[in-house]
Amino acid sequence: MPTAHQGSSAEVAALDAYIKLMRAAETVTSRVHGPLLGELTVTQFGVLEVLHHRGALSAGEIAEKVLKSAGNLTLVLANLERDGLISRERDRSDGRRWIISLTAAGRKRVSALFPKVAAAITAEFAHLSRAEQAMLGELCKKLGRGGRSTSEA
Amino acid sequence: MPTAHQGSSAEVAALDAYIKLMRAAETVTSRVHGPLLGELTVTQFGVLEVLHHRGALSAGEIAEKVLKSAGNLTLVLANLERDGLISRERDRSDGRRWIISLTAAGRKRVSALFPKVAAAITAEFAHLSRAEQAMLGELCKKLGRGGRSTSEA
DNA sequence: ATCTTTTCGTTTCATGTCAAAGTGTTTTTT
DNA sequence: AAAAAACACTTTGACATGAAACGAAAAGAT
Repeated sequence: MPTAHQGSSAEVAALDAYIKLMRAAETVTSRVHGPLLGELTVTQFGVLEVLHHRGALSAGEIAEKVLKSAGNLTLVLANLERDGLISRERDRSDGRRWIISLTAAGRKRVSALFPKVAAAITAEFAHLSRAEQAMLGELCKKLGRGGRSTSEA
Repeated sequence: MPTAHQGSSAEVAALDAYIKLMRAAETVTSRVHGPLLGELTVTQFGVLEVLHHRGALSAGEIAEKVLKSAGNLTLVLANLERDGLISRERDRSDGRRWIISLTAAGRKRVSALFPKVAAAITAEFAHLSRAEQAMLGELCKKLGRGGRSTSEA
């Protein structure tokens, strides 16, 4: 029998919460993936969604919003452009920047898909009461803001 | 101004909880990644960890535990084998199966790394009280088990 | 003005990821 | 036992992912 690391009780509690958090995130993600199948990847949808929600952004701003590396975004944007869903334009005031915006096709695609994805997420979270959802959100937020300054609300 | 999808309040609540869950999971994952950097990928560590914890398993069993596809596992196991951390052996009672076990080097590696990863996770979850960690775990568990039978404890 | 540093994005490299099709093995049918 | 179905894993193809090195543009230093 393999001997496990002898953890403190604080460690055991944290690891237990950790794996449950990870599994929940992965399970929900995989279910949400359903409506997108054959249409877009999850990341592609995320990029279109953020553009739809906030309007044109630079590549770096998008990377920050969707929590992906810059190098990664380059490829995702290239694929979206190839498929005619976004367009790029050099920022005239800063020649290093690309301004990314949705094309008409991109807007149409994200508009059609968003309700389906939202419905899938809502169905997933229907296992929790409204109060539980709020509590979960609160705990996740508190968890995530480690190392941040207190300037955020 | 882009017009957002007009969601019901249940939808808004669910989406809000959803993005907080995802961001928390991603943030924690990226911080946990630190101790592994240059040593192993997160998935590789996950595979070694499950083998360390439960002993030798078939490829399919590992895939199930770490929530990855079979095709994916093939590659991850190949890389781990190349690095001398695991060994494969045909199951004599079922010629389709591979039995995967840790090598001495694999055991050593995971033993050295596990405490560091556990400490990183513990530090991350220290932002929450013990009761909050338990609550978060409970909510995640409840969220994840949608569509499951009630046979599980 | 020139040099240096910083910043934005791209490229490269190694790995991970899934879906779908394929290969060989075992089990089930008939 | 031969055929069919189910199963465990592999292969392939397209895409995602991060780190690190790189190129170009902007900002700062002198």
